[in-house]
Amino acid sequence: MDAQPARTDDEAAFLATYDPRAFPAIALTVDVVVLTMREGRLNVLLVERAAPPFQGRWALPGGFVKAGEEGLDEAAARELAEETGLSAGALRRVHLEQLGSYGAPERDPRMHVVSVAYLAFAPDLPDPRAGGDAARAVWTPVAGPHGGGTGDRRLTGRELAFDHAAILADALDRARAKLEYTPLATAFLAPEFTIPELRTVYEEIWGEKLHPGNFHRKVLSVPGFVESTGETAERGGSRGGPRARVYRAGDARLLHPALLRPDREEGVR
Amino acid sequence: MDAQPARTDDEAAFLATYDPRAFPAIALTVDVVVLTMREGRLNVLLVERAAPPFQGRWALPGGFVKAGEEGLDEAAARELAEETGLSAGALRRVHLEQLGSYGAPERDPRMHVVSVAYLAFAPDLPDPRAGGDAARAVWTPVAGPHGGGTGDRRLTGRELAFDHAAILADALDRARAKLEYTPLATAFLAPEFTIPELRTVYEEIWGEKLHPGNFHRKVLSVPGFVESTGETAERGGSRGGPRARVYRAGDARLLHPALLRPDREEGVR
DNA sequence: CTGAGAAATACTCATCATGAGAACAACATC
DNA sequence: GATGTTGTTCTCATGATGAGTATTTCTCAG
Repeated sequence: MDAQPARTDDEAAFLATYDPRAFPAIALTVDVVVLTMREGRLNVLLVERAAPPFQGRWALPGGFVKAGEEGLDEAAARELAEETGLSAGALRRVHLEQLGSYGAPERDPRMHVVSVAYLAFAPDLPDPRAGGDAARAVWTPVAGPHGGGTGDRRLTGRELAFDHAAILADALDRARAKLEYTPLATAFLAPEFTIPELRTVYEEIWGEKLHPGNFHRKVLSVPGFVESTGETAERGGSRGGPRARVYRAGDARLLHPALLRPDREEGVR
Repeated sequence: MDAQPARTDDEAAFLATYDPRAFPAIALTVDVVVLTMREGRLNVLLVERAAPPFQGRWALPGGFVKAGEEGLDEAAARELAEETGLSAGALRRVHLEQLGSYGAPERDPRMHVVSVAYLAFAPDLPDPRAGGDAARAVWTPVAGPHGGGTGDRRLTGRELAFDHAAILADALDRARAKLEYTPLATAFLAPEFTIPELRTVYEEIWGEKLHPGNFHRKVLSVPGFVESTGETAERGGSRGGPRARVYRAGDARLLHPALLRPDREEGVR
């Protein structure tokens, strides 16, 4: 929604003499927290930095926004495509949203760099490819909210560059909240899935077991969450049990009523 | 991630020879959507631009981030203090949170300017003062979600500069959602308030009347939302009725269970 | 091939939260 | 004082939730 004004003569003259270099120098980057499920575990995409600062340290994939050429969403989508090697078609199945911006002056030792962080939910993706300034790129399992100890390696077991540990922690908080009132858990699955598969997504991201019967009832009772394909899974559960029915994502954008996390007396503090 | 090709393996030497001017030029601003309640109506702070572009047009208060000197939160707090004339003490009673970043390349005709938008909830504030690049600064009533027609003047009756109409719309969406699961409605009131006063905040921001009895029961039943002062209001309601009891904000950060908006079948679309 | 265990789905039941409405007393205004 | 409005408390019907059980169908070990 950019309202573009009718340019007055004054304004045209102003623009002609305008010197962008007169503005303070702040660099702008986009970093992406790409989450996917691999073998039933939540994974995040990390790259090993090939250049200083933090050379050799792991970091979130990202890069500079191309000035004057692209918006923030486009820059994030470009970074995502570059690191994952996904085609434009495959990207359409990925959920991408802005997480927030991080701009402490000292977060980058070189200069003042502000990073706009994005969060992506993707179905099981192929192995990533290192590109440009990344020596390697890997999927790394992420500990649940109750896992690990404390400190910088708490979530991934690796010490991350810049303030990327804080960004990742914020991303996981956002992801856990999003599962409550949106149907985005389906973004981690193939187009057709079973309710037990959907439940494992919730259990993995929330870090706790859910009641299978109540979860089943809830998913089917929320309008637009899933719709039946009429099919049945090829096999039963890995350790027995009947074949589950197959569903695909419905047309709901919000879950109503929401699917709230159990317990959680975190209201007060 | 924030990488520049390595010129040397020695990080210290690298930093010493680093040239910030080699980076693409993107300017970074902070804009603040300051919401307050005045005479029972939701108001937003707007400034009239004293300089091009959009000279004479109304806009959200904001300005450039001081490179290397301040983080984003500090810049937003500084802009808020400058435009409202609030002291550091009064600022402590204001809720300030990051809303999101807006970076379409053409949103500013001068050059690529990315704006980090913030959202502030404040109790009834004094008249603003114009400062710096603002010719005037005024509190402007905002139409509720069902009010007004369509188009750029829908929310405030004024056509806003840049993409500020979109930012304001996002801010109001965020505010409406925040009232559901946080106790932040109290940020619009004095330290001591009555439950009917709190209800008017919800009604004004959500744009619909609430059931007084049910609202009262709900507010008192959510742990940590409000705590009683034992006092009673000086006067009854403006058109009659008994004197209400006085409460202050409790220690909850989140409402559990949430105080959900009525109806709202907006899940599907 | 068979038995044991596990899992998908469908119930039941007690509890809690919600929406709607009524009751009643205290207050402002005329 | 009369009238109408409002704060607060109740009641009642309905819907959502958590916990547990039942039934059936499957995998896997032996």
